Amino acid sequence: METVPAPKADLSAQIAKAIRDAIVEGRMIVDERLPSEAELAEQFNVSRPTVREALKRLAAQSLIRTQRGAFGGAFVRRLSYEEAYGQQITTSTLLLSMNAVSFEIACEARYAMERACTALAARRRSADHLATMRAEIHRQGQPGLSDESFCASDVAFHRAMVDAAGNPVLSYQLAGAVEAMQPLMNMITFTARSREAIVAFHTRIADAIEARDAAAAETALEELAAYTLELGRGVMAARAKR
Amino acid sequence: METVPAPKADLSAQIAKAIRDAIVEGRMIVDERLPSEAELAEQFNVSRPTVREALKRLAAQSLIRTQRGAFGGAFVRRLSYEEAYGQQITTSTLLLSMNAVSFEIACEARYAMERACTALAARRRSADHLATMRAEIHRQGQPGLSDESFCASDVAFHRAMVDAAGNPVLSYQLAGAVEAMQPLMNMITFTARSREAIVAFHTRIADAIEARDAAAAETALEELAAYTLELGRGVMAARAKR
DNA sequence: TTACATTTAAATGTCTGACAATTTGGATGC
DNA sequence: GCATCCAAATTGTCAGACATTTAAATGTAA
Repeated sequence: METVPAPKADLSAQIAKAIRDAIVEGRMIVDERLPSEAELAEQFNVSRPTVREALKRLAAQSLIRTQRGAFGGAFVRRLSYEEAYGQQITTSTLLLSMNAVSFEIACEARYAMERACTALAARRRSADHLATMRAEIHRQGQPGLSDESFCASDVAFHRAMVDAAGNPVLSYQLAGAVEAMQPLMNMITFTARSREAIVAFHTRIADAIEARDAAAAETALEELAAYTLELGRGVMAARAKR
Repeated sequence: METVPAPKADLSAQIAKAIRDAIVEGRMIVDERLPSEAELAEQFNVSRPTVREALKRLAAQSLIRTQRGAFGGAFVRRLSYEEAYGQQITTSTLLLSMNAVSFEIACEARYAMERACTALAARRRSADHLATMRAEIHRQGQPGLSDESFCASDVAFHRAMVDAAGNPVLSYQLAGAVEAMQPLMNMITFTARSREAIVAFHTRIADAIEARDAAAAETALEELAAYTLELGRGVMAARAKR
C-alpha cells in the first residue's frame, strides 16, 4: 500500500488500485481493517474526500465493507459465491443488452455450457436435486402460468441440474451465465403446445439423470437446445414480418 | 433518475443505484451525458461530494466514463467484451483465492466447460484459430520454458480453441473462467515428461479440430482432463508429505 | 460482584466553500 | 481566413467543519 503513482489517472483511481492490489495479492487478509480514512489520506498525501472516493470504488466491487462508529472503518470483505455471481449476472446482463447479442448466439452458448454438466450431474445428483427438478417440471405444466414465470421456472430447473453436478465453481459460472441470458430468453412466447414439448424434454432429462444415464441426458438436452433454437427463430421471423 | 430513497443505505449508494437502474433499464442510452455533478446534487438534494462518491462507484463498474473540461461530464459507457471479461476475471480470481477452492474442483470445472466448445470448434474453426493453436503447441515444446510461461501458453491454447467455437458469448464466459483459474493451475510443476504428454494431448486436439472430428476432440480433451487431474493430485500429495 | 445505564472517543457520513486543471467555443486581432 | 487568446463550463482536489453511529470505558445501583 505504498505511494506508487500510476501514471495518468485520477488520484482516487490510483489509490483504489494500490489498495486493490494489496488485497488481491494477499498482503491484506479477509476481515483485516484498513487504516482510517484520515490515516490513508496522510499516507497517500491526499485529502480525505479523495480517499473516500477511492474507498467507494472498492466498495462498489464488494472488495471492502465499511462500518461506522468507534473501532469501525473499512474492512477487507470475503467475497461470497452469492455476491460474486450477483455481480457476474449484472455484468453479463449489461454486456448482452448493450451489445445486441442475437438470440441464436445466446441460446447456443447457454446450452453448450449446460451440456458440460450433464455427465457430472448424472453421476452425483442427490435426491434433493431431483426433487427440485421434478417440482419445477410440475410447475411448468400448470395452466395459466405467464411466459415470464415459465421462463423463470425453466431457469430454476436448469439451475438445479447444474447444482446436481456438485461443483460449486461450475455452479457459479453457469448459474451466472444462464441467469444473465434470461432476458433474452424471455422474448419467446410459449404456446401450450411448445410448453408441452419442453416439459417432455425436461422430464426426459430428469429421468436420465435419475437413472444416472449421462448419454441419454446429454441427448435430451441437445434436442431441447435444437427445439428452443427453432422456437426462437420462429418468433423472430414472425416479429420481423410484422 | 428520480429521488427514490431506498431505505437503509448510504446516500451515495442510493444515488448510485438510482443512476445504475436508469442505465440498466435503458432510460439512458450509450454515450448519453449525465447531468453535471452540481445538477445531480440539486436533483437528489445532496452535496457534490456525495454525488461524486456515487459516480465513482459507477465508474468502478465501468458503467460511466468521465471527461473533464467544458462540455465534459459523465457519459454512459458501452461495456465492451474485453472490459466485461476483465471484470469477470478479477471477480472470479478473488472468489477462488478467498474461498479456498481445491485444485480438483477447479480443474473439473475448467475442463467441463471447455468440453462444451469442442463440437462447435470442430465445426467452425478457421485457419487462424488453428494456426494459433499450433503456435502455442510449438511454444510448449521449447526447452527452458518456465512453469508459469508453460501454463500461460496452455491457457492461450485453450482460449484459441474456445474462440474457434465462434460464439462471442461462449468466449466471454469461458475465457473469464479459465483465466481466473490460472493461479490455481500454476501450482503444478511440470516435468519434462509431463510436458511432453500434455503437448501430445494438445496435438491430438488440434488434429481432431482440424479434421472437424468433434468426437475425437472431445475424447482427447477428456483424457487431458484426467491426466491433468492426476498430475495435480500427485503434486498435492507430495506437498502434503513434505 | 454483577447488571445496567451513561459517558466518551473514534470513526464514517455529509455539507459548505473554495481553488486548480482542463477542455471547448467564440471573440479578437492581424 | 487564420492563428491567438480568453471566457465559461465542468470535473478534480483540498480544507475544515459538523452530524451520526457504534463500541468500549466508566460509573452506579441492586
